[in-house]
Amino acid sequence: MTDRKEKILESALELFANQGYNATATNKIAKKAGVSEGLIFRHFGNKKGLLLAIMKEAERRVQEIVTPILEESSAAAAIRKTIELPFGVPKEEYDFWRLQFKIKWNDEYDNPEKMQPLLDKLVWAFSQLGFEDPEREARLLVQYNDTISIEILRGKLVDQEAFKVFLLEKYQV
Amino acid sequence: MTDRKEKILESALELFANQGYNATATNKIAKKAGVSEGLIFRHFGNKKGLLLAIMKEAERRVQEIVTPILEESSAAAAIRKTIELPFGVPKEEYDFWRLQFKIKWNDEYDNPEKMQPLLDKLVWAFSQLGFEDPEREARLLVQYNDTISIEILRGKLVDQEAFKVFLLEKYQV
DNA sequence: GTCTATAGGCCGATAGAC
DNA sequence: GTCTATCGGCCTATAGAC
Repeated sequence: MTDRKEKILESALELFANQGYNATATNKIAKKAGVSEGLIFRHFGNKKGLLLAIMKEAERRVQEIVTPILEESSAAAAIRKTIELPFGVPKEEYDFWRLQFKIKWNDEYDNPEKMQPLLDKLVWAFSQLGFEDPEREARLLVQYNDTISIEILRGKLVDQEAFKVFLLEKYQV
Repeated sequence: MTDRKEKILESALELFANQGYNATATNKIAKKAGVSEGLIFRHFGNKKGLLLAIMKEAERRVQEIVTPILEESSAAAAIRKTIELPFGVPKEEYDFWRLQFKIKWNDEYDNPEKMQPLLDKLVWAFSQLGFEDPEREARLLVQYNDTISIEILRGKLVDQEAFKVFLLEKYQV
């Protein structure tokens, strides 16, 4: 991966996240990256290819984040770590993750099976803890996580620490 | 409101909802509506004006839906009705509401203060029912409604009725 | 690998007739 | 109110030199 290619990815990410994919012209990306517009097409074939390269990276990061939960042997700890997930995102990555949600909401690229392992793990955890409807509890928690993530990524959740405690107590983990 | 003008609105709504605002060309709207492209600009000034006309209608419908909750004198009933909100959307209106969420995501147009009255009402309701942190409960529920709405509007929530019951029992309302 | 120059198409918007 | 015709601009993508 050359410096220029990486710079293009960075610039595209920031612009896509803040203005949307369609609304971002390739010449703006080139300008921000300090490269020629043609180079984008050399490296990524077309504009969509640029987006796909970013999505590939996202898939990697999701797996990286979820793995420790999947390997958790304690049910309560698995739930706790899941709840803590949205609160642990570094500020530098906000653009990156906000873009993921934007794309997820605008469909096409949404593949829910990516989340299936986590879902399965949570069903197991809630089942272990004696919840009445572990399958729906698991889905609810994942949905809660989406809800909270969006608020955080948009900078709308000012009392993050307190909210995290609130949720952990709600689930008593 | 002439027939043609209304037809334009309908067609634009359907295309915007399914393909996004930017991705929908005015000539496609015209073709679908069976009118000339120029007529769109006669009636709505520009493409944005067309979107705004649709948004105006949305604001009306939101108020229409929320009012009964605000007027509810029972705390439990207010929460119950709020939870039931996403489950009560008629199938014919899915396109319409999906567009609203798409726009809300894509920027600018999101004005949270529109939801403040509902939020206040829920804080009151959770407080009445003795919840420990009514303010955060209210925020979580309002935000969560967005998340569950999106799932429903995309046809991803297959067991709607069961999930609604699950939520109502969870909140004991 | 990178740049410059430019093609080619689509899109929003306008003008003017009916 | 509605249509046809058309323009100017922007945007993606390619060609070719270095």
